[in-house]
Amino acid sequence: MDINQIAQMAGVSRATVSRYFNDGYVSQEKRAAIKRVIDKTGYVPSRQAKVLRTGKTDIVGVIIPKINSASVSRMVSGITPVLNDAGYQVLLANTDNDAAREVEFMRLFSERRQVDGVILVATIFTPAHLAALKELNTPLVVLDQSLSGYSCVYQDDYEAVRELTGQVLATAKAPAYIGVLEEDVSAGEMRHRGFLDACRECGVEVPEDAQELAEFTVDSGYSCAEAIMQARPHTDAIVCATDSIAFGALTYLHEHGLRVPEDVQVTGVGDSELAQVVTPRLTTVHHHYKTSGQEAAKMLLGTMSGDDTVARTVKMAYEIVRRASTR
Amino acid sequence: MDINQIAQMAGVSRATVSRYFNDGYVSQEKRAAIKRVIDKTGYVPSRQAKVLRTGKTDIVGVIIPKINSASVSRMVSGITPVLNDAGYQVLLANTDNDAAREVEFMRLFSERRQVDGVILVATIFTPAHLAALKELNTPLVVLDQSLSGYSCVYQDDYEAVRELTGQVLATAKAPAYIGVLEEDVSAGEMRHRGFLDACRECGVEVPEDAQELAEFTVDSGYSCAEAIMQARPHTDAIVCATDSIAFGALTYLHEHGLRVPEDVQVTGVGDSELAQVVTPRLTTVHHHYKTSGQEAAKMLLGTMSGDDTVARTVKMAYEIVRRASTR
DNA sequence: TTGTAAGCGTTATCAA
DNA sequence: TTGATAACGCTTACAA
Repeated sequence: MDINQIAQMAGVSRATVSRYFNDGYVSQEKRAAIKRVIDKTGYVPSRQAKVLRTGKTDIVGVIIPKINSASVSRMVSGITPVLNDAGYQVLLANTDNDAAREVEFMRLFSERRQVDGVILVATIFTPAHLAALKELNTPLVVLDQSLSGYSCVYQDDYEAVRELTGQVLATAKAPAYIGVLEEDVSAGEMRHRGFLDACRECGVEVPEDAQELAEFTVDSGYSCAEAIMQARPHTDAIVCATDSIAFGALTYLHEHGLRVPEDVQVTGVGDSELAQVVTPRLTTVHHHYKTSGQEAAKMLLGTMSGDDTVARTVKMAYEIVRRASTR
Repeated sequence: MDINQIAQMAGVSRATVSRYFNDGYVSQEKRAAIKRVIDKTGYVPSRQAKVLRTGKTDIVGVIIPKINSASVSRMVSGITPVLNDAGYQVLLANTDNDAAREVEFMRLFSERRQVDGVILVATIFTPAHLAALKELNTPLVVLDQSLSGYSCVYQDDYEAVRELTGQVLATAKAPAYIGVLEEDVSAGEMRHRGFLDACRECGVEVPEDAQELAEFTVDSGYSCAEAIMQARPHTDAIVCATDSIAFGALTYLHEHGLRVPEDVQVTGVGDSELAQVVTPRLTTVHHHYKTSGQEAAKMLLGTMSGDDTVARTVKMAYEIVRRASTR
């Protein structure tokens, strides 16, 4: 069932049928005739052929570091409806935290105009990333990290952790920090700097080795908390770079008879659903992930339509959610 | 940069270049000449044109009910590598638990051969679903539900909850159950029946109204637990259809001074990451979600290659994970 | 082993 | 307002 058959059945040329679907530059009678045939046959134009001819895919590729992450899923749930409403399909490419695959996907998407635009939910930027980004011939928005020269939407991690730490230090004297790799500028470097600067401002001296390095997992948070409490048993607050890490810390403290928040205060970042479930409920930073996804999608829409050619940078606001794990 | 230019630069016909990429029916010299040109130009064949010509998209559509779900993400992480290794891209379509969108996506995918195959991570089957499935002219595997006449991979929910309940009843006399909608056969009906049959076998009488109906959320678990404990304060075990529900129940019990497992035992299903974090750690059913995803992907691969035309049904094994929330 | 030529199903240009 | 006609970039008989 192709456009030729429809044209023949409706007694018009295939160009007219094409117009029926696109410009709409068709007389009433022909329009009616064509409509009748389409209703009867259930004809739907071939997307592939259209893509080949027009060079537009109506697909946006979203590259995500992992699928099972509260923050990522919130961003995606912000992105999807905005793009769908604008007539785009969303192709999710999951890299499972593999930087090489991330680069691969960028190449794949751009090389042959697989997609009309890309949203990169970023973590780290290797030289390979930068190179791939430079060669990208497709509209792009970077989400969750800031990268100069590109349109970005990201969270104010520095300020958030700085403020949160400041609040904790009102009642704590010996804080420790569990962070993630500094290559991840947002979650690693910025949050850590927020912690350090807050300590400095409060006149709290932070030992050189005060940072433990964790993965983004609960288990990892557990072992880091263990390392901290064994090295410095008088620690009275643990600021964690993510909620997951904080959950691990909470578990360690609980199992070792340390009370939260009386003996040790604990904080996370992310305000995941779990944060309200653990005992005690976790004080954390609420990031507007979903909204940032919407924002990124809108920006991309602007770039794709060509209206909006100049790169911009959006830093999202945050909220501190005080719960029972701090005093 | 198209195949014609490459052909010209290499001094061969475009058919030979095409063969270079496909059959490989090319002499050594020409092959070398073509390779040289390709290396120099970085030429990559247009996927769109190839699709148009061959009718193969090399894309598999995976329809998922929600992105932020532990079980779904595990299934997807099983599916993706299997399909990628076989040369397929995975297009994730998120329906956000909207049955109508689920049907829409099935139509979209099948109508114009957008994809070579579909994996449907199913929850419920409405008449609209059944109709759309019937019209689907694309290889399909149903994941996480059983549906006769179609290839399926699903979890043994009945047996799992039956066995788990049996264990709980060794030390409990007044069990209650928090379930989800029975329209969801796997998570709703099967788990509930497992609970009821186990009670029957142990000679425990279950009041008619012993089931509370919850959403798949923590909050919902909280209110159902509340309803149960108010209606039947002597309840000494709450079997929950999902981990999330169990977390809510745990929170309610904790806040109301009831000890778990001494006063009330609690169980979930799913063995999500959270299950090891909450206090006390949750006894639950471990389903092999990731493996079931792999299995479904392999089945689809078989159907798509045409080898494997007869529908099959795979029921996965499970494990009961006993932790601190039961005795 | 290679080249020629005929499509795949559209849209865009142009003249009518 | 319409219809021929020429692309879009590739694969695949078929013939050489």
